[in-house]
Amino acid sequence: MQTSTIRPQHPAAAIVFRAPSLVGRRSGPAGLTQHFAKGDELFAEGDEADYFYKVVSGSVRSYKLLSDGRRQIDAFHLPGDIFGLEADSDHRFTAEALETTSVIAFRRSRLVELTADDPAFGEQVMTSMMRNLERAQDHMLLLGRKTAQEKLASFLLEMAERLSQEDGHVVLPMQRADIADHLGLTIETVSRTLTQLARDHLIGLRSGSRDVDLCDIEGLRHLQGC
Amino acid sequence: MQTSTIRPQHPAAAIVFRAPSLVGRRSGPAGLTQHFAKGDELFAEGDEADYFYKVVSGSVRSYKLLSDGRRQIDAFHLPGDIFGLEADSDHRFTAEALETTSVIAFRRSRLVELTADDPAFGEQVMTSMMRNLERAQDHMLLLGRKTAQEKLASFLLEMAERLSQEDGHVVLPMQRADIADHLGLTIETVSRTLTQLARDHLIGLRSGSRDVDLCDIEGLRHLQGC
DNA sequence: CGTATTTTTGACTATTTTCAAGGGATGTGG
DNA sequence: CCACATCCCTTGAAAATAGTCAAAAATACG
Repeated sequence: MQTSTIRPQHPAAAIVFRAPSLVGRRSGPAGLTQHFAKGDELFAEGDEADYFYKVVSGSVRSYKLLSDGRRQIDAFHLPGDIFGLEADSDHRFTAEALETTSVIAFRRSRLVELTADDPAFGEQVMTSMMRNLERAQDHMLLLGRKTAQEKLASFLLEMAERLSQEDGHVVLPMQRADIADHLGLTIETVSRTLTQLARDHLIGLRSGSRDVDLCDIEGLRHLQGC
Repeated sequence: MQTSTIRPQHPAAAIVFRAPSLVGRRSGPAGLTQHFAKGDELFAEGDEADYFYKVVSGSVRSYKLLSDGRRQIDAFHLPGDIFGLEADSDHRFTAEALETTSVIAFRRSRLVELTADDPAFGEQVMTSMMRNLERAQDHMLLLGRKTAQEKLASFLLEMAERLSQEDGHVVLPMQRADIADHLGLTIETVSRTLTQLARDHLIGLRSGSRDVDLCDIEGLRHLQGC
């Protein structure tokens, strides 16, 4: 199996997708690998949701827009994450590559066969869906109740953990505007708050401003609010 | 089947839970009906997630707290909704009854058998999970990018639709503090904004302040922002 | 009917946004 | 390899939306 199970076994992980009539039929490769350049759109809000995706390398932002252009990035998808599987026929958000990115695209209509062939795949999809919901719940707490400082502290700690680079160091794959639209802030507030965190020696900002040293992880945890 | 299917058939709705060894074993009633009084706790954040629930009548708020007591209500669960099914062993939020409420409690460990007995139940669970994720995504857009006025307009329209009372009229099951903690506002802002919407003849506030007439639904839709 | 809770309203404050401008990095083509 | 252009990030000052504190009004409840 190419992805590690994130958490210990659990009854819900036994969830699989059953093919009413095609159980056990094997049919070629599981999915199609696709490559995207920085800024490329994987799909747009309202597009037919024929495919869902798993990130192999790189990163993806998924967002919704208000009619006047305000944007909310509901998630960044990193290697191993599965996204774009919808309850209805259309995608409910737009997905774009943040950098050079490879994904595996799975045809939604073949989800049933794929899982019949490989039950572990069904578990992976279900676990990822639950993980997406958990992240959404945590993020609602952040958006609704945290201050700018708490938002940035939470965000940096989450990114450091999910990107699991050398301890205490993150290279963010997204720009300030993306961070702002994810945290419900403006780019100015993001910039000011990061500068302040650096002044307080909680983080160190390196050249290019995408490199962040988490100098004082305990301090950041304390700032998170929870 | 006691709940109607919310949307038309779709491949993902074929998702079921497979019992590795117990397929087809029948074992008594599907779940246990429980009754709660206003304010009662169904479970708390951190409790063992032994059960998940389906609302029969009444309504439930589910929320998370920050260490200093700030609260974010991530969802209100209304009749037909399924909630409390977790990826991990613990509940990640607290659930309390908003009013006199009946639910069916399902033992999580029996999810697999239940679904084997009744595939439609598995579909229902999966559909409800996806619906919960969709609502969470819409709510992140609201929390991160909408103004107080837009938040209230969205909230009233959503409640009117989900409670599907007489057209253009809602009796809200929650108090101002709950609305505030759901929309990322304070009770004062909720109150002021509702008063303003009433002044603008978009809504009418009746006695008790839980009764709301949606006088100008088109106007409210326009105010939503999306 | 009286008490407790909830909601509304007012005045003031503050965090964040908006508007504006400057600085820095990156990339392309000459 | 440099110059120019573009994009991104930072900083400052003013404005605004929403929050805080306080108190009164309305409602619910025993």
